[in-house]
Amino acid sequence: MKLDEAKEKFIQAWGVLGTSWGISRTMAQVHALLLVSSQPLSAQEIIDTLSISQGSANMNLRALIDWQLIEKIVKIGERKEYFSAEKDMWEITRRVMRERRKRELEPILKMLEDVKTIELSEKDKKEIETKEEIEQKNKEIKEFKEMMQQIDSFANRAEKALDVMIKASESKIVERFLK
Amino acid sequence: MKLDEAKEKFIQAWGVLGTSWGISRTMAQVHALLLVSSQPLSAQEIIDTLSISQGSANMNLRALIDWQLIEKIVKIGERKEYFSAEKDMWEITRRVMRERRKRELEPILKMLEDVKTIELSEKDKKEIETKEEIEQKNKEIKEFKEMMQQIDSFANRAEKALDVMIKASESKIVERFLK
DNA sequence: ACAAACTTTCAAATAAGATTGAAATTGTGT
DNA sequence: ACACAATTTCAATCTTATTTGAAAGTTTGT
Repeated sequence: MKLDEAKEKFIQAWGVLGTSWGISRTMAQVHALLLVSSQPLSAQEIIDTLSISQGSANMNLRALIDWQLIEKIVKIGERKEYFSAEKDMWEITRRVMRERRKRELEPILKMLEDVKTIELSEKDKKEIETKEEIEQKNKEIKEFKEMMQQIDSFANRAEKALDVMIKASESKIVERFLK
Repeated sequence: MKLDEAKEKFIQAWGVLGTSWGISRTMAQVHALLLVSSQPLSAQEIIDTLSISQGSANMNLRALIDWQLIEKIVKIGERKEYFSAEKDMWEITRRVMRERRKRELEPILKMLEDVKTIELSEKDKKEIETKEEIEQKNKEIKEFKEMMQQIDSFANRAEKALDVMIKASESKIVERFLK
């Protein structure tokens, strides 16, 4: 099998995998293409190779830059912009971890802020209830608060753990040890 | 704010978060509802509370069981099936990790199997090329192989690391230490 | 064996998300 | 200031994933 076929196979596969990683097929394909290109590519080259539109190329390239998975390269004396992917898997992983922490963990913490500040009390009850009903209600309130507390402390720990992992993996010593 | 409002807020938020975790909105909402229910719920109760169809309820409940995030409960003397969520965040995390490893990591390894078995050689060339071109081609082949190798060893390490984390978190000692 | 209660299936409808393509905008050299 | 190349935007369109709802299937008690 020739190099170009292998590259194409890789791009296809990376595109499929991307979808299960919450990344759109095209974004993953653009990333894959840049991962296996030995030199930076222009937007036009990407458009031609993957048969996508200018608009899509632009959008996906911007998103990849946002994730810090690729960067713009400007060649002196040239007007076109070129794009080049970070090729170190450790660096890629760190950047994906950072981005996902931002997108996935922070919203949880924010949501819990909201839910936790509300005052849960049985005082609002309008109806006369039996002792059993009131106790059941109190039990439910307690359980709900515990669940929220559990999620909150979990999310906080996860955030700290991620921090540690990211920082640790940045250390040359740890990296060498793992490699 | 009353308990039911708080629960609803949580369910809504969990649903939104689910989408960025590659879980459908409804599946996440069903999960959230069961997380904050102090007793198991029947399919009908879930359908009514979330205003979803029977079909959707059935499908999403099945998926959650598949992920081992909820389980069926049969009450003696009752025909209906009830559903109850695992409520320990550590257990939830382990199960999600297992499921995601299966879905996300294994396909990568499988794809690399394919790409790596192909023989990359410059022998197929039909055209006469300059020495420089041949050298460039060889360099590209080398780089491509290195990239594949990097991804492969990364994926393997990630799989092992996940294993270690899952196993470690199952240990009561580590769990207590982290808590 | 039947009816009632409940669950599952699946083709069609819907909703959510991604892509296109044409037009607008930006930047560069003359 | 103009022309040209490149980039960006965005409403319309297309794709894909999810949900629905009605019908079929299952299980249980009589």
